[in-house]
Amino acid sequence: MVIIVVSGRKRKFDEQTALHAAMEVFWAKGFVGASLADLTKSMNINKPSMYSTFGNKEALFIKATQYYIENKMKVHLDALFTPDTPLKTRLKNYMMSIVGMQCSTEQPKGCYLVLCQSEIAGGDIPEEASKLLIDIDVLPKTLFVDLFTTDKEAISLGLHHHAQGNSLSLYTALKGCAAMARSKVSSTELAFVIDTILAGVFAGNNEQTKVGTITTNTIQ
Amino acid sequence: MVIIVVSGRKRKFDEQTALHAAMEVFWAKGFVGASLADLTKSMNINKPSMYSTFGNKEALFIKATQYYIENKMKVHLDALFTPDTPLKTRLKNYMMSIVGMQCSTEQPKGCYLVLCQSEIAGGDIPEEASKLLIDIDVLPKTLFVDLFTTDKEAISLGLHHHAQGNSLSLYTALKGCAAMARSKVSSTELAFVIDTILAGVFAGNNEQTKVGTITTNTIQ
DNA sequence: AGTTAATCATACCATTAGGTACAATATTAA
DNA sequence: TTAATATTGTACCTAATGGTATGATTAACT
Repeated sequence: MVIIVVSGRKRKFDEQTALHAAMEVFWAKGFVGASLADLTKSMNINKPSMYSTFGNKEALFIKATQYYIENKMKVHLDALFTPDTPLKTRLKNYMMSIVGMQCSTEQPKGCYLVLCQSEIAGGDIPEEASKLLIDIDVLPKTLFVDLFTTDKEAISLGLHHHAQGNSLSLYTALKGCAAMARSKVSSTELAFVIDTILAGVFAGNNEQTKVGTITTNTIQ
Repeated sequence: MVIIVVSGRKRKFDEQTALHAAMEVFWAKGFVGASLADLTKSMNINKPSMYSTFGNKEALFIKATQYYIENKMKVHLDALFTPDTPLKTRLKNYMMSIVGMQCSTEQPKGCYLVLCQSEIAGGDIPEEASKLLIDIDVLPKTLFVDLFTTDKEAISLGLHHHAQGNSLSLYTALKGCAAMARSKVSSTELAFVIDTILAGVFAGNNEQTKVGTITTNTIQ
C-alpha cells in the first residue's frame, strides 16, 4: 500500500468506518431502496465527500459489497476446516455461524447479498454492480463442491457422487434461512432446519420421489 | 357481490387484467422498486384511472398481493391432498408445483412474497401493506403443521413429534428455492434440493449435531 | 335528444432522486 | 507567512417520484 503525502485539508472521517455504515444501509434497504440521503446520513458525511471519496452510488455499492464479503462472509470459513472434527459437525458449525449472523440484532437481519441479488431482476441495478453480485453467487456453491469432492470423509461416505446437488441443497438452505431471518425467525429455530438439511444430505437422497408420472433425479 | 348499475362512461379496461399486470410488476420489482410509471405502463392505463379504481399505490399493492395469493398460491394446494398418494409424494408434488412456478419463464422468477417481505425491514413499506405481508407469512407454515399433526401417515411415521420444526424446514426450503429461482437456477436442479430436505424430514433429524460445546435440539 | 354521471387524457403539483458548482476552510510545503 | 491543495458545507441542477385538478369524452337513463 503506497501512501502519498499531499498538502490539503485532512479528511474528517475514516473511509472504512463510512464503508461499514454504507454496508449496513444497503444490507437493510438494498441498492434501489437505499437513497443517497439514507447513505450519507448513516455514514455521517455529506454528498460531496461521498462522491469525491467513492465516486458515485454504484461505486460505493461495489466497495460496500466487497467490504461485506471480506468482513461478513470470510469470517465463517474457519469453522469449515477445523482439524479433527467430523464433516457433518464442520458443516453445521459453518452454516450456523452464518445463520447466527443473519439473525443477529447487531446488524440488519438476513443476508445483504440475497436481498441485492433479488433486485437484479427488477432491472434497476447498474451493470457492473449486477455482474459483481452474480459473480459472488457462485463462490459459496463452489466452496461446498470443493469440500464434497476433496474431503476424505465426504468421499468415504459417497457424498462426492452428488457433490453438485448436495452443495446446491446446502446453499439453498442458507438462502432460505436468510429470508427467514429477515422475518425475525430465531437462530434457535433455524438450527433445526440446518440439522434437517444436513440429515437429508448425509442420509443420501438418491431414492427420488415420483412426481406424477415422471421421475426426476438428474441435475443439469 | 352487488353490481350497481350507474350511468356514465364505461371503463375501457378490465380490473382483473390490470390487477394481474400490477401483480407482475410488484413481483419483479417489489413495492418500493415499482414506480407508478412502471405500474400504469404495464397495466396499460393512466394514473387517474389507477387512482380512481384502486385508491393509491398501497391499496393497489394490497389488491395485487391478494390476487397473487388467490391465483398463484392456492392453485398448488390440490397436490397436497390427493387421495391414495403417499405423504412424501404429496409433499414433493406440492413443493415442486410451487418451485415450477418460481422458475417459470411465463412470469417473474422467484416469489412475490419473499421479495416484498424482504423490503419490510427497509422501513419503506406502509403499515397496512406490511401487516398483510407479515400475516400471510404464517399461512404456509400453518398448513404444514396441520398436515404433520393430522395426517395419518405423518403420525404413524412419528413426524408429528416435530411438526413445528419439520414445517419450518420445508417452508425455509421453499423460500430458499425462491431466492435460487430468482437467480435463474432451474427447477430440475431445485428438485434435488426438495428431495434432500424431504429425505431429511422423513429420515428424522432428531440426532442433533454438536455445535462447539453446546448441543441444540429445541425449537422455541 | 338531452341530461347526468363516470372515465379518460393532459398537464400539473410538491417532494425527493442522484449528482455538482462553488466558495469557505483546513492542512502541508516552501 | 504565503502559496498550493484537498475537504467541507451550502446551494443548486435536472429528472423522476407519488399524487391531483381539470376539462374533454362517452355511455346510460329519462
